[in-house]
Amino acid sequence: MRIAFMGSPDFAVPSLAALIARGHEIACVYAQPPRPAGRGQHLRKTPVHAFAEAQGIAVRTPRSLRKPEEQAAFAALGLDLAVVVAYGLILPKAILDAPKHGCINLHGSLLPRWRGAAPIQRALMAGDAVTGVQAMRMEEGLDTGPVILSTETEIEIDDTAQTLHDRLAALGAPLLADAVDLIDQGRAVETPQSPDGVTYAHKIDPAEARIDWTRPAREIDRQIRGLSPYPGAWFEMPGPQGPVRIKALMSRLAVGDGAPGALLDDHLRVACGDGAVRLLRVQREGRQAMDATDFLRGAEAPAGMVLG
RNA sequence: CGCGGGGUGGAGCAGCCCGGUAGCUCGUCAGGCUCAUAACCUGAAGGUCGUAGGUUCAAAUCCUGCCCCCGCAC
Repeated sequence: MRIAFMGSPDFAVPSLAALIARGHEIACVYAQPPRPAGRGQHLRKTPVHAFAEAQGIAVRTPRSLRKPEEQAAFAALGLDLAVVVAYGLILPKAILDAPKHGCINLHGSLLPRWRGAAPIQRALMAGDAVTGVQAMRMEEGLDTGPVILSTETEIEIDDTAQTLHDRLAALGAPLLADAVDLIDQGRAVETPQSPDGVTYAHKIDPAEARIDWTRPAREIDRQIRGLSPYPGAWFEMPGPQGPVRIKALMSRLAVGDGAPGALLDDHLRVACGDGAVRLLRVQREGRQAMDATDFLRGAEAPAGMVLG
């Protein structure tokens, strides 16, 4: 089929690669425009943009798809289908209706749970036992369309947003390609979402990343893993030159009670409002991320110290 | 030119302001000890202190350029 692929971050790259591997004609790739990002504010292309260029595919990076010119240019591609994976722009009706078979999307949750921007992190932070990835038809509403294909995966106690992200991206790519093939063959079955159990995965606010040690250990453990590695749940540790900001990148539940934030032993077991967590991987500002055992060789973190 | 931190034996750090024999906690190797431990004792190997210059009697330390890593903001 003649397809336009619309996506931006890492999550979308395996999907684009899968469609190419299946022999579909990628007429054009749409990605978010390069923006000043990171240290130095250099202009940076999105991963999908860079990957598509490396494959020799034409890339378009409009700021918006609301303009009639953009919509006309899109329609002029003469598409059979548009495939959207974490693109980051709202698709107006004129875009949704332009391809012969419309637009489909890959979404990183089991809809209607976690519609919206950050389904992977939200599922992890909420303590969901199972999540998944689904190929669905796009409508004007936010992630409201009927589901074509779905696959599930259990959330393990050592999953982080990173591991879950990578797993769902890998599971999603062939799933999405299968959905495209079904549409091509006219055999796609579209199942409307249940009206019950709708939740929204709001974008992660940096303010959510600060650890509040008075919260229950279960919630803190999920917060740490759900925000790892980005933006990273963080706390402050007393240091010789004042408080040092430290990210917690991996943790597990531990036993013990004490004043919230207090270290219960010399190996980063921290008392929470209810129970305790052990920090297994951390990153001091300005330093590389490292396992707790490495961190403890160079840092003062004795039992009794209280984290902020 | 967005703000800031860092690059020191295999790992994680201190030393740098106030130049003067390379330090700490581990790991490794050899040996000893122990019912046992993220245990203990003895000894050993291992570093052009990111890199290129400069200042100096003397540079990990002061000055300049470059490379790499990271936190914040975006």
